[in-house]
Amino acid sequence: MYRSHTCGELRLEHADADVILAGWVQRKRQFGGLVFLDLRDRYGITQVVVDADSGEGLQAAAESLGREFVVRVEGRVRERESKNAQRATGDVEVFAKALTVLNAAKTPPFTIEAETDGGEDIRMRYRYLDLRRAPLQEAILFRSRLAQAVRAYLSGEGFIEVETPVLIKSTPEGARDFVVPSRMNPGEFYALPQSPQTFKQLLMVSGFDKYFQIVKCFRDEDLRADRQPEFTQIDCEMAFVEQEDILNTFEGLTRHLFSEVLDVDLGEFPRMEYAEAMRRYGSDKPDLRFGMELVDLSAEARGHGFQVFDEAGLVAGICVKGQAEFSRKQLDALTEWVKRPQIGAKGLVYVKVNADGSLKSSVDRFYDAAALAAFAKTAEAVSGDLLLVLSGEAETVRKQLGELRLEMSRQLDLTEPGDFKPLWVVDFPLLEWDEAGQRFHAMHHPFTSPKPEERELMSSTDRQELKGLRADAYDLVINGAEIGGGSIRIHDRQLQARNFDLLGFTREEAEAQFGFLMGAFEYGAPPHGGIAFGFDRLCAVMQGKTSIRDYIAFPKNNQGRDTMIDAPDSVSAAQLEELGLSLVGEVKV
RNA sequence: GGAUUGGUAGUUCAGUUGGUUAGAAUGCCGCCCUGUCACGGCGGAGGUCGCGGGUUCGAGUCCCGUCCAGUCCGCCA
Repeated sequence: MYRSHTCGELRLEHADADVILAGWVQRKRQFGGLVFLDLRDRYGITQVVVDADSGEGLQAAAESLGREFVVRVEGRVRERESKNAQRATGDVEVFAKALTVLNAAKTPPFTIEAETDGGEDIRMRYRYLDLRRAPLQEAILFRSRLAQAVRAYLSGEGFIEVETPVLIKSTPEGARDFVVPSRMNPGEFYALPQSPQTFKQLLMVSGFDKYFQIVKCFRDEDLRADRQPEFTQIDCEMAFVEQEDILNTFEGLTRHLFSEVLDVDLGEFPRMEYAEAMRRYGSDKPDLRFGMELVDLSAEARGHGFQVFDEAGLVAGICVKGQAEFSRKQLDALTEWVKRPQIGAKGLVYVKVNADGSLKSSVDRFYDAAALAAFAKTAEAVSGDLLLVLSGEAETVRKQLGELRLEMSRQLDLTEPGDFKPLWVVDFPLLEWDEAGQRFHAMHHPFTSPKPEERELMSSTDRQELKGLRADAYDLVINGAEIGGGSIRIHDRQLQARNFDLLGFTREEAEAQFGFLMGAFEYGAPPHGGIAFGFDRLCAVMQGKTSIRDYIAFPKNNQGRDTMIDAPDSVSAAQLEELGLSLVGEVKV
């Protein structure tokens, strides 16, 4: 027997019990012949004591142990002379009578502790060691608990978990596909799914009216802290539902997860139309944990001889509460920040409402006190507030202000840990005009249904009218992060064909790529819709983190590389030959 | 595809205007220590300053190129 108890289990009540523990040597403290070992496993840390009474051989053995050795200790639990209140097992220790080294260990390249001394790079290369650290263990455990809670809730609601294929076919729409060459079909490729979208719709046609799956999805696009090439979705679909049914069902799921796993009551989720979110927050995923809404100042700004504002499509600002004391240096830094190419503003205008009520701005040359007071009034700025103003093309200005708003909240630390503000964003546009490509793209995906009352507009040929088409599409946003998104789908073949038509597919292309789906729609497709949650992101947001990497046991880096196993890697000439592939250009095998 | 920050001891970092033998902390090794729990004390080893080229009497430091990593924009139906 390797162990009778875990390293997190023993308490005072176990005193005088004979136990066997197994784990890793976290640390060794030595005082002449007296040796303390901190023995660690995923349940905790227990102190083991070896002294002269343990036996001569045992003392030498204990002294020879290094960090991360795997050992088995037989001994007797006893109350400590000096207790450690920091540790759950801190009232007791195990007095060793036998000690076996199950495996020696090289000194790890970084310390295996909550606050490690290791940098990102080296921890990724030794991910299996990093995963021994308590914060990572807790993250992985949290993910497991959350997954169990999802399964329990959805199963309880009558959802059926169905697996869909990973080897499917490539489509040019949306994200780039990862492709997999087929040996048995030379010259042909599978694609890995960006989502099980078409399969879950086919399951609706098959009559599995409540489906879910916790499933890996793949997108060959550039990465971010919150984006991995392979990631996990809670993928869901329901038949015989309207948007309202979906929102209610999955608001229920989300509230259950927060209360079950975090003991947090989210309350009823507010809803906001896409257009309103863009207007008030400059974002389709507004963070509602703080105010600072966008204010249209165009009327107040125009007609004072300031050409920049006079010629702008929109002059708008945000009111930063209590920050009129912002120094020139800070404002210059902010100006530089908005002028970076990532934001792309031409400049930043400020208006300070000083404590004594006087007004000071960077455009005093053009605006007298009364004009500035009009700015302040519209923005509801009072004494001590700082107004930050941008101008330019309306949509661009809103997005820039949206970014500035988030930056100010970061700088001023306006969010509280443990505060969660969920929001349904609804009524997304159906189509998005691509100026460069001179064509429409699906805002959500090409199976999304227009709102029932706007279905007639689908036959329009007027670009502006088509741009105004709204969809039964919705996103769940929590704290400014997109947690989930979905839509009511088109279940009518004619409407689906028209949608493909609007998206610039020829009939042949649509048939070749999605013929199986449109064919299925001719055999009795029920009205249906669904949603997919980003599971990794949900984990991170629930724990107040921005990076999803801690919640993935073996994540990839920014370049899509796994530095631990060194993937991707080249394959042999023989493998290429077998697949009927040859490499071109400077790529070497 | 682009912007930006970084790469110096096992690890995390400092290194001034270009100037003697490149430092600190931690980890590691050795010795001492019987109640520690970030133990303590004494001693020691440990460096291709990412790589290549250039400027210079002299480069960790300046210039060019390149590789790697982080963050962001584009991209992500």
